[in-house]
Amino acid sequence: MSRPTLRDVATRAGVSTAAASLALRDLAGVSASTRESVLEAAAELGYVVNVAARNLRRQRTGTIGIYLPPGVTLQWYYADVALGVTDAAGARGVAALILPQSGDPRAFVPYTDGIVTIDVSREDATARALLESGVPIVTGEAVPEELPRPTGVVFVDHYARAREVLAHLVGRGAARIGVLLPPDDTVWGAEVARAVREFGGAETQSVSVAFSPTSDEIRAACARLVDVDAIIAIPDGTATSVAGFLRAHDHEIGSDVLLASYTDTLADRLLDPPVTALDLRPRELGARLATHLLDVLDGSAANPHEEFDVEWHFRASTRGRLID
Amino acid sequence: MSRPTLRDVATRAGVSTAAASLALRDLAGVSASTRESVLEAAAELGYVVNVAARNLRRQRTGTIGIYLPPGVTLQWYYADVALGVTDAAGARGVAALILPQSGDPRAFVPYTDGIVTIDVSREDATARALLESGVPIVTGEAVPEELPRPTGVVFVDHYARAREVLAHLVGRGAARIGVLLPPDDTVWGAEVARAVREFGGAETQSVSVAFSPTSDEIRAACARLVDVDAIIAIPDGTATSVAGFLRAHDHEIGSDVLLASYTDTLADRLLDPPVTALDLRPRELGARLATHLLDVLDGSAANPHEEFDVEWHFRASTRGRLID
DNA sequence: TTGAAAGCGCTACCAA
DNA sequence: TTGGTAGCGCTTTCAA
Repeated sequence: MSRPTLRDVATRAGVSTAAASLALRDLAGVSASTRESVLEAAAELGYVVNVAARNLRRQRTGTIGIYLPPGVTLQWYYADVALGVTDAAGARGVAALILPQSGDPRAFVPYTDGIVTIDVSREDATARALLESGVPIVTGEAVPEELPRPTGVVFVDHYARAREVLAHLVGRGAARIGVLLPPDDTVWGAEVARAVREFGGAETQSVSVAFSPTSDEIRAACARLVDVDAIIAIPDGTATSVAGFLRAHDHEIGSDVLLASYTDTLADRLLDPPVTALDLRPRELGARLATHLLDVLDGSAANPHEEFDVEWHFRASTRGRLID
Repeated sequence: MSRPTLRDVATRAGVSTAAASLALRDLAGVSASTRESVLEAAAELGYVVNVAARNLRRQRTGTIGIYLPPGVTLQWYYADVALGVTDAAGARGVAALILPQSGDPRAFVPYTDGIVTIDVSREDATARALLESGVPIVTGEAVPEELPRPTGVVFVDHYARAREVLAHLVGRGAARIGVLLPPDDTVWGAEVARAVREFGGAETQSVSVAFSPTSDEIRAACARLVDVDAIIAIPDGTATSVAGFLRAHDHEIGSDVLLASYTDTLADRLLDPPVTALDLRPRELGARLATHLLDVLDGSAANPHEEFDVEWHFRASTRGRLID
């Protein structure tokens, strides 16, 4: 025997399918007694709604898609964003699926009512295609100028955050600050780079590294910094290798050389000494992305651009020699 | 105007919807000319199949669910497993969604045709409920005895792998080996613990830590190890903090004290020196889980238990003093 | 090889 | 507040 249908429930409760439908969704239009008997019948039969039928009728999929930046391996930050999306959507009865990165992700767009994505790169042809396809799409961080505008944006003020940590380092005695910058093909990467460029409070030295640099690449980048007394490691996880480099060269982290991480990643939390880092709250960001998209889909469209607050956690790695 | 339907395509091509349906799915039963005109009409109209309608008709959802172990934060390993599932399922035209961890994950089971999960703990009531619910479910690693049997299992021989690294360390001169063990509420955790317990080639000292230990907890655990010359860090990411502890105590990693990580995690790869680690190939494991489940759903059921091979990558952190 | 048509299970409309 | 019913778009069976 197969799964019981709404008709089965209605029959058992002695009401119409229409009434049963309303009762099960806790909507108005049925008497309390009808509702009770429907619920009872449903429980007895073990009724679960047929999602496909409901979706067909409602002309939607009940699912949103998550498009993550392509890359061999998933950074912790994005994984957490994805979980945030999943939970927030789930709380509103909507499922979230991650678009496959192999093959054409667009094949799964029809499975969804809309897409959330994050850190769109101007080099990413798939992201461009998605933006051009016209599906509702909400992005974390702004989208580079040359790409079509998304439906909504949830953004962090990276210019301000980068200035903040630069000022902090100066306050702790730094005079020559090295920065390991990611590629500037994303808006946030470009904003951080601009903040460093325009900062006048100290000498800054920028070195570009990959978005997901290897340990060797990071060490090589560190070696190119000349006589710095502070380093800001921007890409996710980079601080770990920078710390290794500094120790290998007998620098005391937090006094000889200050170290700040732009991503408060799991790896950083396991470092010693604890590293000053920007808590990007990926999970909450994911939740905001999902909520924003669902609001758009519901028509209860809010502001298309909303800012997302993040803050620095100052820890021992930037204590400095001035204060003890 | 809304999205074109199959009927629109058929009308335009001058054929029946039945023929159009076959042609679009590249099935037999239509002439070459019919197929061609259908494909042309579909392209012109920009036809995309209505997933909900197809699913309703086919009596399935075209989606599988991923249930990840509950926890505050996502370990890199699980994130990669999830991506592997997503890609492998996607290649077969099936979407994969992560069951929300907040709220009742079972609410989304009706959205799926089956579930994959991993590292089932005997303490996890939700996993138990899922296993009891009767949905097809394939697990990574075996399920503890006291829980219902899953439909399929893809497992690693952790007993053998743990012995392997113990023997390796002995071969590199270790005589007193400390092991940071995870809780044994999972089968794999228990298997590793058993391998350590039964190993006779050296003195072993086990210390239990949490599944996702904090840096402080790991350091405390290290401090309890007495005069060891090698440490195996089992939980994901733990090696980072162990390395920090060792350096803080002026131990040279790879000579004074050997260090092996049981999870070849991103964080470990950024460590210095490179850490000997077990490459668990999470992505491939995820792919195998998805494939296994889809085979079950197709009825082309393979072996319910299949082994998954992983191997150690021996690196500088276990070079030892013997060889130089 | 072709076309007609039933019907998957649900929601929403309409009339009572 | 109730019940009857149309129909979402597709796949599949059945006859031609």
